[in-house]
Amino acid sequence: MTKQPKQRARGEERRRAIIDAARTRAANGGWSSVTTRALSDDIGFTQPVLYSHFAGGKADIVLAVALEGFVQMANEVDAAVGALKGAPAVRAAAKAYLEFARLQPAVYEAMFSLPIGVEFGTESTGPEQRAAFSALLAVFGDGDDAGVVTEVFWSTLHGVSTLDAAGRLPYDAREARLAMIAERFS
Amino acid sequence: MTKQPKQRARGEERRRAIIDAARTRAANGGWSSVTTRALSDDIGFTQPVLYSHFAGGKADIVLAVALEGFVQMANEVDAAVGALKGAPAVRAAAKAYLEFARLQPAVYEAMFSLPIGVEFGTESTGPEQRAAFSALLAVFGDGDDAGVVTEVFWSTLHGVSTLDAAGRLPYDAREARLAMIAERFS
DNA sequence: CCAGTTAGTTAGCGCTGCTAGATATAGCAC
DNA sequence: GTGCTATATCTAGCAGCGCTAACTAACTGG
Repeated sequence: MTKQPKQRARGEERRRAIIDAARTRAANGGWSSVTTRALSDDIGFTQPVLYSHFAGGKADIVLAVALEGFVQMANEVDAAVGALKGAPAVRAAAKAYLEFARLQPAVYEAMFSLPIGVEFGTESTGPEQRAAFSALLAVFGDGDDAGVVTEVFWSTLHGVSTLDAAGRLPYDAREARLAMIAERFS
Repeated sequence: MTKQPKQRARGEERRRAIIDAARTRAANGGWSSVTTRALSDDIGFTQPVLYSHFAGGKADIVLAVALEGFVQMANEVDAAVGALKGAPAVRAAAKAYLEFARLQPAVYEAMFSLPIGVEFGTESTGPEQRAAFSALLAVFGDGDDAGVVTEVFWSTLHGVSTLDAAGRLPYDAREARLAMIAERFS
């Protein structure tokens, strides 16, 4: 009754292909170009195959891209901070965060803007988001208000990222903004 | 050839009705429930009528809601700040901004999340957004880096608003966050 | 009263996400 | 090998979306 290893492997391989196709498509043509028909064309099968790998349909696929994004972002922030403390740590975390958002706008959009049904800090929060939050939390140590600082810090980074991606922060003052963020949150 | 006053008045009245219907619908059922069919039902006409008032179609209607939102937000921030200076002004502006976003999430979403094709700070920026930006800029006076401070301040408020609206800022620490924002940006 | 403009409608196109039902294929018991 | 069963995949189609061409009714200026 249980699936054979070969079938399982093929299944995971296909899952991989679908997620990659979605991310690539979104990166090139925006999420509006990620349709179930286009996606199934990309992987060389027909639409219903998507639903056998992602029961929740398209939303499920977007969610998968988002969750992988959280993991990657957590890793990159962690790597950037390393053993740094204080102001340098804040600056490194901010830089890593903003660069991730800037270099992978489609993935970032999936993580925060698209209607994937995940919440933060609640009980239902998955390990992926928790990891990302923890990566930032670590920067502010274990003070009483570390949680609140992290939230506002996160919010600032998120705000800069979205406004920047929308072309709403005009002149090229990225360095100045980064410096200011590091200063205000240290 | 020019339209009669009576026709013009009816036209503007209808425009009003469409915008109001869109905002009300979005507030109650989310922007996904704002379809051209539902909208035309609301105003008691058929779909094509929408296009005679908004040539750009649905996107144009959403844009109209967004622009009115910018004006309203600018007014509320202005009113809240009044003649205040320094830290109290920062706090008042932040409070007004966050409350606007919290009380009118659908309008706020139209202003920032939905794909309306408006940019900031560029030449093409409309007077509505300029007004909103100016309302915040006024808080930080005319220092050299007032522009950058305003951008980061704006980003923080925007980040808090979106993360809060998405249920991503868990425990009820709104007051603590507000206090922290006022402190860091004064 | 008629001609011309305009407001409004009906009907339909191409697209979307999604799915029921038919079909082909693969794996296993004998 | 043969026949059965379970699974994988496809065909075809539904309902809803934004939008528009083409027709009709009504109103208005001369």
